[in-house]
Amino acid sequence: MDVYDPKQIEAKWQKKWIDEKVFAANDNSSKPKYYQLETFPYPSAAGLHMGHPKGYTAEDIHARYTRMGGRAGQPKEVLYTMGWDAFGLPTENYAIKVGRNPKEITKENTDNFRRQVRMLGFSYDWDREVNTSSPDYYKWTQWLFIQLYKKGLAYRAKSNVNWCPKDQTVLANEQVVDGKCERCGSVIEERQMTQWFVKITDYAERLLEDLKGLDWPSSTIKRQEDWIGKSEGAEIDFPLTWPTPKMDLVFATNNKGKVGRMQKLFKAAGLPIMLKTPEDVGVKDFEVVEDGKTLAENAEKKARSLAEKTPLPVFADDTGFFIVGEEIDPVTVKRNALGGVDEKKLSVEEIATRMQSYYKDIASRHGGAVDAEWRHAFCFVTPEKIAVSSDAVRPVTLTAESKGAFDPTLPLRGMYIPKPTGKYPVDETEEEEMKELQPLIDGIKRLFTPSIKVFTTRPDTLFGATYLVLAPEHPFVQASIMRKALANTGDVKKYCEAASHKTELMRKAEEKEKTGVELQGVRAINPATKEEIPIWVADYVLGSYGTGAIMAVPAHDDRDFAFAKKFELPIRQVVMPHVIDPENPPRERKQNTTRDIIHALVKHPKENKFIALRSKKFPWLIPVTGGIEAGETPEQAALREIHEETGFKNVRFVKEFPFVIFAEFYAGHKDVNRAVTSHLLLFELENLDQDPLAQEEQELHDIEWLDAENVERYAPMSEKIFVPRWLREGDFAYAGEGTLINSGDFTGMDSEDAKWKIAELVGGRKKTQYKLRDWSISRQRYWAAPIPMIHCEKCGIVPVPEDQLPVLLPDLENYRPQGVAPLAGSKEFMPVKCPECGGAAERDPETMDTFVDSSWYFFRYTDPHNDAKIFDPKKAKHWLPVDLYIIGAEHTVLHLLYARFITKFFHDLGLTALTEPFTKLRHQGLILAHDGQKMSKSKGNVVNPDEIVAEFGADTTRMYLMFMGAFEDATPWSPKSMLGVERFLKRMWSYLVGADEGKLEKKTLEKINDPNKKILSLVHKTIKKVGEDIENFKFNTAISALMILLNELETAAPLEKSEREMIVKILHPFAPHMAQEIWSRMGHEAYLDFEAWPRYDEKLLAEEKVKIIVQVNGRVRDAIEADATVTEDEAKALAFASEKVKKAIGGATPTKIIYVEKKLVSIVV
RNA sequence: GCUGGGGUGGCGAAAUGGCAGACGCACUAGCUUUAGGAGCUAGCGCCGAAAGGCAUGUGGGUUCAAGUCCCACCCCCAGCACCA
Repeated sequence: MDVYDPKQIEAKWQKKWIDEKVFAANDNSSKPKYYQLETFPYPSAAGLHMGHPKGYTAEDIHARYTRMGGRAGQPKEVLYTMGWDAFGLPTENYAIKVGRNPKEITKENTDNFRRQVRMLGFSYDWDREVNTSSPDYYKWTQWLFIQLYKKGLAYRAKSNVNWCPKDQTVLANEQVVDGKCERCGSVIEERQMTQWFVKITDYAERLLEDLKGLDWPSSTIKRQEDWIGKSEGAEIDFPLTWPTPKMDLVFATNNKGKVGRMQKLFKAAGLPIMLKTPEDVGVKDFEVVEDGKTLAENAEKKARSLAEKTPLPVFADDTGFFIVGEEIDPVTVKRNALGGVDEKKLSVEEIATRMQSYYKDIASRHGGAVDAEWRHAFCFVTPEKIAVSSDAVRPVTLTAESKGAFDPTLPLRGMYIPKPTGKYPVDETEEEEMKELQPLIDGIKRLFTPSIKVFTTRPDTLFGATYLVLAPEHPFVQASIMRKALANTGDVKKYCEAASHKTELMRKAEEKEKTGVELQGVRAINPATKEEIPIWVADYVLGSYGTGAIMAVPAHDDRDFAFAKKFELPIRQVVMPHVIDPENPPRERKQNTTRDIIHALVKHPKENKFIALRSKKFPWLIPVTGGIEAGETPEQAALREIHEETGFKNVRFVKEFPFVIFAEFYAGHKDVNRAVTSHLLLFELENLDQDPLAQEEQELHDIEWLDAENVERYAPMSEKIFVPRWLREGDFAYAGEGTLINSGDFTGMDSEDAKWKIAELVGGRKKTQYKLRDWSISRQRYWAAPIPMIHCEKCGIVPVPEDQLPVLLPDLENYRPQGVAPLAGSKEFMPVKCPECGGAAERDPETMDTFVDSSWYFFRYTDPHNDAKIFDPKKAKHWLPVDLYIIGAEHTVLHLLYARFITKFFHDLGLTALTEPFTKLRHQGLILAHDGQKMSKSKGNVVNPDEIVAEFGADTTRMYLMFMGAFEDATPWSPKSMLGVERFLKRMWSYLVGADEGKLEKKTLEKINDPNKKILSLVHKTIKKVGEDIENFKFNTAISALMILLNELETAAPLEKSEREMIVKILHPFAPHMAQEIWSRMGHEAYLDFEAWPRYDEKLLAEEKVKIIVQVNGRVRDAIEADATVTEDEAKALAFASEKVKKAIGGATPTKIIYVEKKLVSIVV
């Protein structure tokens, strides 16, 4: 018999699998499809790390098991693939360091990764390999971007980025550690840059909602939910003590009609604003060249431009026209209408006629009507240069009946001014216009009229709002500084500037110590209590969330509580925790009584102990307790009770618990139900001097001392719940629900019930907020897909026509980051003709976040070679959704969120009916170094898969990876433990090959001690167990079941060949090379992957004998063997017959006997 | 701080509320041997000579019975981090 030689057999089968395309997935198979996906790796220079093969082995086991049909007996056509997420920064940085081209390095790395995964024998369909850095892949990544842009989901905006001054580049958040550059250690600055964003926030609700029903780890679903961060609450206005200023405003337009109409609208909105034209303020020939990027940018540009020339605030608008459902944007509309003729050469009438016929043409092609969107953008700039802008969208319909004129005064977005016979943009009613303007008017109101809008999820606590806090970026704060409107403008300005210099990461790194400054000279009015309350600015309130302003309810919010304590702001409780004593709940038909009471914790003068009164009649321990009498303060009542009940004379009041508690219970000593409002006070004895106690007190209870650690032994519920924490941590806020107090008409209501009623009372509006922000995708680096956009002086931003994709990433001499994207310096790359006007234009030099590449790769696997489409919807429909996705836990938020988003976007494009791409998701646990630490190059504790496979072979490596622990848990690598798995495989080989050749090794034959041993039952049990365990990802126990089986096989009579074949089959997913080799030696030509998974025989699973455990008083005393047919009475009789049991019972009479079928007899005496 | 997941022999780990430590590593003793990280046999949580007792982070509780369920706390890992 040959010895087990993994090197030889593994190489042999790996070659056959690949050469014969054994695992090619057939698009037209009659078998049911099964799509397995695993994270395609980032091919780093370091090569595969051990974490990859752990997840991949699990997938491979599952894939092979699924091809064989598994326990269900249904063989499936498995799509199982490999590819490379090959763009990215590490390769680029490495290339810079060694002075080579990232493309070459990527080629080397992917070749190395491919060799490594092949050496482990994974059953991939290699014909479907993809590579995100290859032009035939990123062509479609760019196409995807253009579709996002066309749907209005990709836009440019200014945002704050992490800037490393030394490396001259923007860094991702992950590359910033403690506010410093991960590579060079420089302190990171925050810079504002204009960047591309993808509007993932439009999909927030769907991304949240569709998580329901996915077979994903619950923690992953939770983290997605948290990341999206939906909160439902209310927006509430807090009026200010400042009057609305009357003011004049310049409207940046020469169109007098427009000015008049706008004036009417402001009036209707109740703004005391007088509109002026540029002429009115002495600005003649006001004109702005409209080369802005978006309507909002244009409007802002106009407003700012005029603002330079007048001391008055300036208002500007801009309009544009977008056809929905046509592959054109406003610029294209005009270009097509003009048919390539230079606009300047045509008369206004001619342009109007052409535009008109173009619209008619579109309209007729759509059956006489075109749905379109009318977009307005508005901007308002104060003399202090504060800008408020807004976009508004309204659907309109064009019909073939259009007539009208072209307005040449708006050269870029020149509008066709129709004489309405159909439904046209200018058919706008005042009401519609008001609606569109509302966000802007709100903005202006926020700036100039006296109220602050806050967002809160707890309107029920409104009566407890004792101050407001605004973020430093809040427009009201900024406006107040600019107008020097505060008594302490200087301080506020200083505070805000300091805050703005901290990057977000620096704020995170800082201590949680609250800072802030009061805005002196203005106060807000709590709309519920009508009280004037102070307004503070503090950076614990974020400008980017909600309205940038909060109502602070210190009694019921930890952060507000900490702030109020620090700055000595008033704290008012409005919610009482409502506790019902579960051991002593109110009883029916007993009298209900209410009382205001005190509980006094009285501390020993020297030790950390408290007085406890032990009742002589009832089994309880209570602190000093009593009612508050009329005219008494809680403190007075407590002092009186302490003296009455304990006699101690020298008592010092320390403090009162920050909130009162509402408790309900049955008061046994009075036989009534009590509902008490309980005040908790802390006292300390100066000394132990005592007056004699009254006789009646002495009869009621004894005085004991209770250690501080044991205060939860006090009987009242309020003490059990709150006092231990109070003594440990000091005062805290109560953030839970309860019964309202100090809340006007709402006092006594349940806080949850009162929530919306209180919001309604003060005119609050329901509002849903999300934490999710738009996806920033611009990168100022080289090794990634270029953003397929063109910047034209004349036409603005124009997408690259789809037939010109891909925009190839050029080879550069120098791709070192220099503060701007490296491509910006390329004389070959940058210049391009504008696809709109044919004039000179420039490409966008920035590249896309590599998360865009990986957000859609699982679609491409279904149709990887399509060069006409991103994928064939029919093929995607056949294979998707992904039935099983194994992915590292580090990807639980971003990649999954983006992939889900893009899937929904494809759905909206009509490319797929799918709304969720990944049906079942699992994470592999980390592999740690042998010391339990994370593996890392710097620690020098990395295990190299090449070395392991060279030493032990692929099958042993795979088996060990699966055996080392639970699949989803992190487990340390243990080189010695591999030996156990290796021994197992060697023994398995000797047993199966030896038996097959009819010459089991002598030693094995010698071991056979019982030729009649019933081994077949175990074979079948193992088949069942292994199948179940694979399905449940319990690979470790599946392997241990195989080990148990082998242990027994080696001491049993030899099996029949058909029985041994079953063992080869269930071994196959784990050790496919060895199993296939043995299979072939057994005389089979076929691949095991397409053999049926063995079926177990139910009849053989049944045991003949059962072991019954006998317990006496909960202790195991004996284990008796019985026939599997044993009845309850027989089992009990056997139990009582046992000598050990007799001894344990010792003649006592059993009071209770519990029988668990065929398992246990439990006797209680 | 919040949210998850954990804490079981010397180690990796098993265990639908029903014999805690399956399986494997390491270790001990013995056998065998072509002397090696080989193979085989037996042992292997702790205390105890044994009977027996004690053991699943700590302390309480529910139960005939708790690693498993409930309450409080401690520690470790991961993620999030002032989101109103």
